[in-house]
Order: sequence, then structure tokens, then C-alpha cells
Amino acid sequence: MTEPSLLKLAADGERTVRVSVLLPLPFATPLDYLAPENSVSPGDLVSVPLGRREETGCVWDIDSDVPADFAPAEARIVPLARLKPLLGRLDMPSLPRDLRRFIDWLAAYTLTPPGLVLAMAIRARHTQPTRVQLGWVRGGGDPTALRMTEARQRVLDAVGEDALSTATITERTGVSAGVVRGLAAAGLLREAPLLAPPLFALPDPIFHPPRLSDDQQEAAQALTDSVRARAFNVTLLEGVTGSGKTEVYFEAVAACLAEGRQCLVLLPEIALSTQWTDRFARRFGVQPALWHSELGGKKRRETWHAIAQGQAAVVVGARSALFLPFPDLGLIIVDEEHESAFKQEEGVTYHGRDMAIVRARLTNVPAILVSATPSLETLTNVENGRYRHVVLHARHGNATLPDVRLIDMRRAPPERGQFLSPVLVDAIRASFEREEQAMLFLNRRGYAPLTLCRSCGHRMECPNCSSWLVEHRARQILTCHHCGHVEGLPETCPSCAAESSLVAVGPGIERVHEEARLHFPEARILVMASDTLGSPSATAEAVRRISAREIDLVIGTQIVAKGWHFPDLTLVGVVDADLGLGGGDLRAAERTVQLLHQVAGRAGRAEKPGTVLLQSYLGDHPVMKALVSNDYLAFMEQESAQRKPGFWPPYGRLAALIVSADSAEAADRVAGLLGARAPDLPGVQVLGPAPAPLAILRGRHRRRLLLRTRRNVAVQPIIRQWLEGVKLSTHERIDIDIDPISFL
DNA sequence: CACAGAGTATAG
DNA sequence: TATACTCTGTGA
Repeated sequence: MTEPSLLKLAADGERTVRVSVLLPLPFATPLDYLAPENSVSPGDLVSVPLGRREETGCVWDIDSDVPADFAPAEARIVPLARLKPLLGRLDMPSLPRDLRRFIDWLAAYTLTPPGLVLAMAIRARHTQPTRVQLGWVRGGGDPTALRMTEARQRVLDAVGEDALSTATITERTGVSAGVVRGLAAAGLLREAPLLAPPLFALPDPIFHPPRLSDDQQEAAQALTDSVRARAFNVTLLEGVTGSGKTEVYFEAVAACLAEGRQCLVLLPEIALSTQWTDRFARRFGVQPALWHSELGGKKRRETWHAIAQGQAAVVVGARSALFLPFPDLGLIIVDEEHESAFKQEEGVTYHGRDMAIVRARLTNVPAILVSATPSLETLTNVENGRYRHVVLHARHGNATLPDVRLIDMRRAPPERGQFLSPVLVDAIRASFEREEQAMLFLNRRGYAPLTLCRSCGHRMECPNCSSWLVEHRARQILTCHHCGHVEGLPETCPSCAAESSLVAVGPGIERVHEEARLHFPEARILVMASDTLGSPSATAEAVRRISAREIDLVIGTQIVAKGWHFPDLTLVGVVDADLGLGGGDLRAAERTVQLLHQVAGRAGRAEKPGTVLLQSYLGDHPVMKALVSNDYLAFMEQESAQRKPGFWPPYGRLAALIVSADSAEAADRVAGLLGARAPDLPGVQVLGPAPAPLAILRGRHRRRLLLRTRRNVAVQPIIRQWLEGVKLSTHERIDIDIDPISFL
């Protein structure tokens, strides 16, 4: 393993200064060290002593007072005489100023120690310098010191300004490595760093420009104008599936490349990235740099350095890509901006879409949000005039929108113990007869979500979480989707010992698969779920088989909703359109419409018209009406009217405090304490404490409090004051989730 | 009185 | 986060 090379700081006798260094640890403030004046600059990565160990941190400030707006009570100033000296500067790219300001901003907003945010930018993995390979250039030695043979002359002729490796020299000149060594020993060749071949070739903005419709051209023009203006602004690019949103924002990427600046594209999940990068390569001639949390080892380090050196021009990644050290970022794009996958729920909780806007503002570059079904937050910002709005109306080419119809499950129920209505079964059969493909969507993995004892009513529950165990029949197990607990399927009821009394209740996709095989024994069926498609390559293979018509019927969870493009897929059946509407979640209806709208977009993307059938018991629900009439905006207006009076987001702000402890008593004690000292301020309301919907998760007991305020109230100081003086034992925790998305 | 083991304080 | 320190109970 390469040791990080430490650069010696300036010589003795210099004046020393106080240097604040932020460490990737949960400290409230940076720590101060001594360093020779002018030896380091803000952003430099440095090695410092901490207790009796060594840590890598980032220079945050030099010789200045602790800023007044960020000086918690515990920030005490250590006298110069008691400071330890910096150990040295790492031979690494520095973190740019805009990234440092972003880290501070995000830490203050999410109430996270800034060090933990820094940790996301400099995980030990990528702060290792890449090993520099050495080669040879002409040395200054005396040419007459050595007998000039023909072989030696050939080598000297071959070596120029740029360093060449020994292997390259011997290959080009046909001499042995010994000749090179001899010339080096005589000083006629000198060691010099090899120019590494660029890891990421520069995408070519005019490699394969698309043919755009007038509508698309106009939209692209608006985006490219923004990019050339080199200033912060936000544009919502809205357009139905198949309207060519990607082609249009690729023009903004092209404009950014033409400006010679870097571009960041955020996608909600890596599962989407293969199709995306292929499209990118067709448009720009090369693959973009990819960044996500699964990227490991050498590749991760190299990518980080290529970005820091401005060598990677386009980066596509998950939300963690927001913390990359772009030296010259010119544009940020957030595709599928409505996706809740942008919200990080563990550790530092932040919303990737919202933080993308913040980063764009701090860097003073434009941001583009892209969606067919924009979030109410974004639509509201458009309405307020904070965001510009660019709309693509038509589906490209001749493709028409799918015909969405409802199957009223009360009137056309499935047979007992089954889940597909005869109407849906007939429709699938008809599409097979037309030699077209069909898809069944059910957002539920496994065989059945609940296993119940027929004789005593016992429900199979997770021992660590308050949730039901999901049967996976193929693997003969019951498993918890929250903590991963696995147990065998018992023969007898664990509660009453009755034999073969356990029954599966409700459908998962495995069960729908079983039923589909019964109806269509001849059909080639493919099941797609996040747990059956482990790797991106497995996903890519599944997509290939569908495109190649090796599959007649696709049965899948959420994963099939993604932007795939299958020309012969003309029928989509939604097994349970009502799923997701329960639970009383603030955004349940919005999310259901967005998800089902996206699923519907899978039908009939090419020349063939598509049909979408929704199985529902709630035909009158606004969600179903919106889907059938294909009027997303009308639904969102109604949604907005529901949230306005109670000041629910986006018309007010929310913050969740999640208390967790290893016992119910401890959780109740802390939650009760918080409830008792809840802020009493105008425009501020505290809901709870209440047991979290998943009251026990991974063996920890959880309680929730929800802070709801008017839009113009800053929640951070309120929460900071609220938690001040609340003493917690090591087994008790309070997690803060500003702008929560999930309420579990 | 030595010594785990748990819990807590602290690093500049 | 890693480490040192503090407290407490145990057992020789």
C-alpha cells in the first residue's frame, strides 16, 4: 500500500501561525494546530497529531478568529503555546473553497458535526495518493563519457520531452533493458514521472448530436443559455416519458463541455446507470466517470484524483458525488428529481436533490432538475418564480401516451386465493396473441408479506423489528426486510403448535409468478427484483433479454419502473395499485402517482400503443382518477390544496427527532423528557412523542417527535436549543432528520 | 490490591 | 473515532 507522502513544511526560523484543521470525526469545530507561516493554505489535506495517534484532516482556516456564527459554547480557544504542530501536508489535491463552504452549510443545516460531513468527502480510501510511475527522459550527462554505440544512439533518439517507460523504450528501439540502465548510469537518461494516460477521455460535444424537434430545440436552447451565463439558477425540465428529456439535457452537458468546465449528473440509483452511460457514450463518444458508494479500491481513488485534477469532465453518480472536489464545476443536473432515493436516511441525513441546489448556489453554477412527475416541492418553487420551467409536451416520434384503465376489483375479482383479475389475465393473453410483451408490476418482494396461523391467529414477526416476516418460498425462508433477520419456515405454529396451519397471506412477486405460470404455462417469464438482480451486470443482462424478445412476461418490483426502453412491451398490469396509499404518510399519494405513472411509461414507447391496467379496490381515490385521466398537474393541485391549510411541506417545514434506546423504558424516558421541554413558540408545533411506526428496529426501541413550523421559521436554532442540556447515556440516541421523507 | 469490564470524557 | 481515565465489583 502506498504511504501518503508527507511534504515537509517550510524551514525553521519562520513565524508560526494558528491553523484550524477539520478532522473527519464528530467534533463540533475544527481543532487548532501550529504551522510555519505560508506553509499551508485552506483546503490542503494535512496530517495532524490527535492524542497519541495521527489523523488526516483538512485545513479550514488560517490565523483567524473562530467565526462568530459558528462558535458553539464548547468552542474554546486553546492558547498558542499549548498547540501541537502540524505533521505535514499530504501530496494531494486540495479541497476547493466551494466544497468547503458546502460542507459547512450542509453540517449547519442538517445539525451534523461538520467533521462527519467532511468524512464523506475524504474517506481514507480516496485520500491515498496514486502511485507515480517513473520513466526516462534525456539526462544532462556528458555524451562523450560513454562509447556511443548504435543501440545507445537509438535510445537517445527515441527519448524526448515526455518520459517513456523502460518497456516502451525497448519495444520501440529493439534494444535490451541493459542498454537503458547503462545510459542512466552514465547520466544520459534521467528518471522522470511518466505521464499517466488520462483515465477519462474528454467527451466530444459534437460526436453525435441528436436531431431535435422544434419543441426540444427550444428547451435545449433555454438550458444551454443558462450554462453559458455561468451563474446560479435552477430550471425544472419536465416532460412525459419518451419526450426526449435526456437528449435535451445532454445539450446542456455539451454546452458545459464546450465551456471547458466539469459537469455533474446525479441519478437516484446506480441500477439506472448502465443504460444511462451507454446513451451518454452514443452521444459523446466516450464513457463518463462513474461515482457511487460501491465503487471501491483503486478505481475509486483514481476517479477521485481525476476529478480533483479536472481530468474527468462529466461525472455521473449517486448523491455522494456532491462531495467530490471539482475544481471547475459548470453545471449540476438531477435526473428523476422526484425520487425519494435521493434522500439519505442513515448517518448524515440529507436530500441529494436539495443539496445539489445548495452546491450549485455556492459554486454559482446552474442546476437542472429533470422529471416526468416533479415533486410538489419543485412545482411550488416553479410557481413562486424561484425556478424556471421548461416543458416538453409531446412524446417523440409517433408514440402516443398509454391508455390507462382501471380494473375494479370489487366487480371483477380474482378467483379465491389468486391475485390477478380475469380481465387482466385476458388482456395479457391477448397481447401474447399479438406477439407483444407484457409486464406485471407489484412493489413487494418475496412470496407473501404475512404468514398467519389459521388455528390461533399467530403472526410470524421479526424478533428485532416490529414488522412481519416475509416468506421467500424459493429459498424456503422467512426474512425481515428491515434488518435482514432470516429463519426457516416452521412446520408447526410456534405459538399453538398446530400442524400445517401456517398460511401465506397476500401476494409478493414470487406468488404472482406462480399464478402467472398457472395461467400461461407456455410463456417465458422473467422475475425482476432488487434481490434477484444482485449486480448491475445481472440487471443489464435481464434488460438485454427483454429487449431481444427472449421474454414474454416480465414480473417485477420497483426496479422495473426505471427508465428502461422496451419497444415491444405494450401491456403493463399493476397488481395492487392501492399499495402504498395506506400508512398515513404525508407523501403516500404523491409517491404512488409518481411510481405508477413511471410504471405506466413502460407501456408502448415505440410505434405500438400501450395499455396500462390498474387493479384497484379504490376506484374513486384521487390517485386513481389522476392516473386514468393522465392529469398529473390536476392531481398535484389537489395535493397542494390538502397540504396548504396545515402548513405541511412544502408550505411549512418539518424536522423529525428519532429517539432510540436499547430498552422501551429508556426510549420512553428520553422521548418524554423531550416532549416536556418542547419549544413553545409562535408558528411552531410539536407532534408526539409517539412510538415510531417501526417501534422496534434492529432491536432498538424507537420514539418519534415531529416539529412542524411555518415556512419562514429556521428550525435549526430551535432544535439546538431544545436539545441543549439533554444528557444521554451511551445506549440512547437522538437522530435528527431535517425535512424527513420517510416516517417509519 | 490487582484487575477486568463498563461507562465516560476528551483530543488542539 | 480511538484512547485514556474513572468507577465499581470481584476475588485472591
